[in-house]
This record gives sequence, structure tokens and C-alpha cells, in this order.
Amino acid sequence: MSTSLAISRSAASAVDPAVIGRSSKHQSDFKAGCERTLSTTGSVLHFAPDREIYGEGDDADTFFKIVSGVVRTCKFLSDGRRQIEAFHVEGDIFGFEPGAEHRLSAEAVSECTVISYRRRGVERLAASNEALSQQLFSYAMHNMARAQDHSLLLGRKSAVEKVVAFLIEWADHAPRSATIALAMTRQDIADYLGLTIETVSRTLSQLERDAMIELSTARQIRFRDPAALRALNA
Amino acid sequence: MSTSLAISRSAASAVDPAVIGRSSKHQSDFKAGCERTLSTTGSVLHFAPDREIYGEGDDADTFFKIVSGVVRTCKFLSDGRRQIEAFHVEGDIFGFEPGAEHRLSAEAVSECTVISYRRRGVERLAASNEALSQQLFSYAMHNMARAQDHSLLLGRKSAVEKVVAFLIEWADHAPRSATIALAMTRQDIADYLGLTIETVSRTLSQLERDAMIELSTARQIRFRDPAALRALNA
DNA sequence: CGTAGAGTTGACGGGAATCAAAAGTAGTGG
DNA sequence: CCACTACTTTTGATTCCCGTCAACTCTACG
Repeated sequence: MSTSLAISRSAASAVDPAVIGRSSKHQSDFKAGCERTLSTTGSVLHFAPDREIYGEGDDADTFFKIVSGVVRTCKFLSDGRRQIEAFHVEGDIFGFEPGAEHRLSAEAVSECTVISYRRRGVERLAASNEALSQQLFSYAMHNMARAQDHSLLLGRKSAVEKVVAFLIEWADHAPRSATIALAMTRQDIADYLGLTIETVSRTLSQLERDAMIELSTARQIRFRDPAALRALNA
Repeated sequence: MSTSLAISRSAASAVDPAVIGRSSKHQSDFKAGCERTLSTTGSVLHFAPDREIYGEGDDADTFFKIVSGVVRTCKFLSDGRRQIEAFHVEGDIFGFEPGAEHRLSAEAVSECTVISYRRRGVERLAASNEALSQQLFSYAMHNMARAQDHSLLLGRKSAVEKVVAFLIEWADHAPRSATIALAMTRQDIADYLGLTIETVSRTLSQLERDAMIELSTARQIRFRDPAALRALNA
């Protein structure tokens, strides 16, 4: 039993598997596979909010699993416009890529703790371990599906639909309560949805006026009319 | 040597490998793997333009390789809004998915010919064939990367940038000539870029007025100022 | 030649971006 | 504890890019 295993177990026990959302199955399969067959690089890393974990173009020789906190992966245009591809939470794997370089950059959204794995190690093991290679494949396919769903949102949904979709998606990451706690700023939400902070803010205010949500604080959102929200989620 | 192999070879020989674009490496690796290890289901299929190959939710027990023609894979919102995820050309694999159901639908853009493979067969083989399973993984990762790039375009680029990006992307699919032939309608382009047909049309007209392209016909586009176009491709 | 679908162009309006400023929140140090 | 600062968020005013609606042109095809 390695240190990583112990850490992983305790981290996993802190969260209800039923509420992790649709990615939980594949993610946890993969995670379990890594735990069974791998040792970590020996380092458990901490990152303060907004710290870069890796940048676009960096060597992709390690990948990460989140112990606690939230991480965003994103791409940039030359003039600084940013698109956040995904928010990753406790238990998620991120940064595993086929090429030599990271195609996205990863940054800590909140204070967070991650474990790093050596990619080479996993690949060597996957060659002989069928279960692990299936999990890797599953991980890749799942992320592909996620990116495709996100394309539909970005290309074809209105601002309200985008914000509602985000709220519903994020609600699955939180304990099964009516109130969700957002780890990210309005800027993060905007860059995830292809909007501006002002539009995100206005849309949330409008949803509150329409009695669908309640903004206890800017980061604490309570669902007042889940049915109506789901109806807006085309 | 199976029939499928012969067909694939002749199809592959009809195209210059150097001009297929960035996906060629992984796609052809995967294709080669399938050819070496698989027989087809016995059917080479033809589809007329706009014919559905499979729909969202259909059983994903077969996947396809394109012999000739162009295929689009897309998702729909309940009210009919459509987002095209990708256009697939000769040699491309599409429809390989991890779940029991297709998450996207696939339709013929032009008259096209495809070969169908049994997914079960590939999966069984991948278990024992390390090379094949690596190719499957590579295929999945590559599609993931493509979808992520597309998200940046959809979420953060202007209409002109989108259209230019499309032209440059599509130019890689055609022989290395200044003129490219589009297989798809303006509606297809619009649904790929998250725009309307009018905006696509207007943008192309503007690019022509700016002497960057020339519309020989609506579907034949000549690059007059490639450098300027690439400059617009943020 | 006539019809139907694809594409272009124009007029107009609206939804989201931009510009600008106020209000809320958090952290710091006296 | 409270002023002081910096940042995040909200709200308002205005702009503008792109969508919508509509008419016209072009091409393909029987």
C-alpha cells in the first residue's frame, strides 16, 4: 500500500459518490486503476488560487488527480481571449494527453491539492494491463463527449440557456442540497460559457427576479424552482 | 488480404497523405490497425446526400470508415437547433463510441461510401493487441483535442475569424492548390461555426471584396491572399 | 422554360458586448 | 474596531455585431 493510495482513499471517502455527476463512473474507474497499479511521483502538490499548474505547450510528462479544490483547464487566443474547457473537481483526472505537450493550460480555481503521476509509467503499465488501458480509453472518450456537449452549448445556446446549463451542471458537483457553492468567479463562468462577466451577472439577476434562484451571496446560489430551470435547459 | 483492405488501399492511394491535415497521423494509424486485424461486417455502404447514417441514441454497435465522400457528425437541441461537431473525409473513422448509444448523429454531406466495422470485434481484438488499443486511444484523444479546439472557436471567435478558420481548416483537406472545393452547403458551414447562413454568406462576400478570396462559384473558393487569411486566424 | 433549392443582399431589430460607475466584499494595518 | 484599499459583482447607458425577416439572384434539373 503506497502513500498515494492512502491519500486517495481518504480523499474519496470525503465525498458522496452518488452526487459527483455523470463523469463519476469513468473517472473513478480510471482513478481506481491508477491506484491499484501506480505509485505517484512522490509529490502531493498544493496550489494557491489562480496559480498555473501547467501551461499550453509545457511537457506533458505528468498528469494529475485532484485531492481537493477546483481546477480549470483552458485555451487562449493570441490576444488573451480565454475559453475554459472544463472545471475539474475532487477525484477528477486532468492533464493526461497523447502528445508530448499539453494542449491546454491548467490553473487552480480555488486553493487545491493534487497528486501527480508519471505518464510514462501509466503507459508502460497499460501495455500489459488490459483493465487500465480500457480505463484510459474510457477517460479519453468521456472527455471527448464532454467537449462535444460543450460545443453544442457554445455554438447554439442563448445566454440564459448557457447560464442555466452551467447551474444545473454544477449542481451535480455539490452535495444534494438546494444550495450550490461556486468556487469560481464570474469571469471564470463567463469564459466557460463564451459570455462576458456582465452578461453572466445580469442573467443571474434576472433568474433571481424570476424567482428561479436566490443569490444568498454571489457565490451561494439556491434553487427555488428546479423544474423551471430544467425546462430552460433545452 | 481481405476485400476491405484492397478497397482501403486504393482509396488511400487516391489522396496525397501530406495534405490530409493534422488528423492524418492518428487516423491512418488507426485505420491501418483495423485493416490488419479486422474483417469488415461484409458491407460497403453508400449514402446519398443528407441521408442519415445513424442517429443520436442509436445502437453504437458499428462504426465506420469513409472510402469516399464527406460525412458530418452533429448534435441537436430539442427545438431543432443544430451543432455540427465535425466534417469527416476520406480515410477518417467516425462513430466509434464508448457507450451503448451514439451520442451524435451522422449524415452524408455528399454522395458517399463507407465501410462498417463491428465495434465488439475491435474491442475484443484490442484486449490482446496492444498496438490496436493504442490506436483506439489515440483516436479518442485526437477527437477530444479537436473538440476542444472547436470550443475555443465557438466560444471566443468573431464571425470573420470563424469563417477564416473554417477555410484554412478545409484547405488542408484539399489537394495543395489555391482553390478549395466545398462539399457542404452554407447551412452546414453555419451550423459548424455557430452562425447563420446569412452571416456566413456576408462574411465570404466581404472577404472577397477585401481581395482575400475569390468565389469562382459558391462552392469553389480560391485563396488570393493566404498570408492575410492566416493573420486573421488568431 | 419553369420550378425548387441554394446563395446573396438589404433593411431592421435585438441580444449580448462594451463602456462606465456604483455597490458589495474581503483583506490590511493603524 | 474601523478606515483604507483592492477586487469582485452588479447595474446602467450605449453600441454594435450578428440574427431575423424578406426579397432577389443564381444554379440545377426535369
